[in-house]
Amino acid sequence: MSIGRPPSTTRDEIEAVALALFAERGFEATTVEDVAGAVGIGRRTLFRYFASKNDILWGDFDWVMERLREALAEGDELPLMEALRRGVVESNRYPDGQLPGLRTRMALITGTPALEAHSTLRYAAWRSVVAEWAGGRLGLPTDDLVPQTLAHASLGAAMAAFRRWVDHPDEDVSDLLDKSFRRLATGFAEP
Amino acid sequence: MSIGRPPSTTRDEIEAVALALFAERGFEATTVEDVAGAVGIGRRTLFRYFASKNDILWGDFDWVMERLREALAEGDELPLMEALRRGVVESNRYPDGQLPGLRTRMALITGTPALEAHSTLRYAAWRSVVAEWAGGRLGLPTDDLVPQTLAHASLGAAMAAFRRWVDHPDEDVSDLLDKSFRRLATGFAEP
DNA sequence: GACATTTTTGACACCGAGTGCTATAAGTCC
DNA sequence: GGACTTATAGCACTCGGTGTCAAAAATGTC
Repeated sequence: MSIGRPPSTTRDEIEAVALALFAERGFEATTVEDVAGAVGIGRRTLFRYFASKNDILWGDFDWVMERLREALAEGDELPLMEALRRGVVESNRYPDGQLPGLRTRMALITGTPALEAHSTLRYAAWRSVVAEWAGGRLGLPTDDLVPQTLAHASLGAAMAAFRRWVDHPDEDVSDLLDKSFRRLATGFAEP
Repeated sequence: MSIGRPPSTTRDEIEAVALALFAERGFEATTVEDVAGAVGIGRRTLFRYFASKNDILWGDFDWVMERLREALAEGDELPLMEALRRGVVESNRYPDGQLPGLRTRMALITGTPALEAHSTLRYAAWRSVVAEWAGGRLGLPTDDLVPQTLAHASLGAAMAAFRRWVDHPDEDVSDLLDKSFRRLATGFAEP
């Protein structure tokens, strides 16, 4: 196949092993060396697959954003806030099989201060997808206050929904997201 | 006065020295030892005044929240979103003399990934003030989706305004906050 | 099969943030 | 002066993260 020494593992494998350890012992109580040892690689090698311990939990976030971008583009004919709501809801639909893993991940993120803090950096990219889309639709520059506020507020709405979902497993993510964005669209008046 | 060895410095002094160093050399390039040395105390001692390097920049945040709580309570007779907007705007009014310092601080926070991430943790408390107030007004539990979404979205609106202010020094903070929250109240329709 | 080339690996040394522990400094009170 | 109280600073340690470099493991060529 390709030239050179073949990689001895994959991002996915490390992620899976790490997720299991984190869920079992806790994020802080698990050292990077523990994870590397469990995967069977050196600590230094793990840091070539992931930029930081925090980043291990954020698998393929680029893909999520690409999905969001496409989902937003589909609502071209709809009013702004309706397109936004549908875009966010649709881009966050997952097959039932993936939900438990997603929940574990989100529970770790929302329950670990270091991860919660780190998530801000990842979400910055998400916000800029929304801001660019909104700017385009409104004929405003991306850095204008309106698209920026909308992007920040949207992220807030999505986070509130996800957090609620983590704490209330019986409720439905898509439904929570939908409700959250409906409120946003009415300016928090009764719907 | 009080019994025991007197403290050799104060939080305010450390904060002032640190802010100057951070602004001059950058946050990452300044070590805790640099700050401690400049203040004339040991590294270990600095960590008794502040829980972490990140926390040095967040002086008296409890006071900000208390102010927000009071400002929100004052809008009892107003409609929800108007009370919210006024509360946030009023609790963020500063005398002109304090604005440059505030801007330096906000510029460091929004421009340094580690600080930006850390701010999330501080803002969680701010959000819960809003969520509790909103829950009370709406007759809903604090952890209900509506107050939570409102709190997250409010924080988003405030952050968008502050960030805009940092990048555009000529604009007025109060005015930006006001505009931001007006958009939120109309569900992002034309005002 | 020996050899050059390419890529990944992992060991080592190092830095900075943060913590537990402890002896000591610097006050007050009697 | 001595008992007591509180703050300080030094030390050793853990952990996350990085730079460097020799060795490992594959491919292709003669």
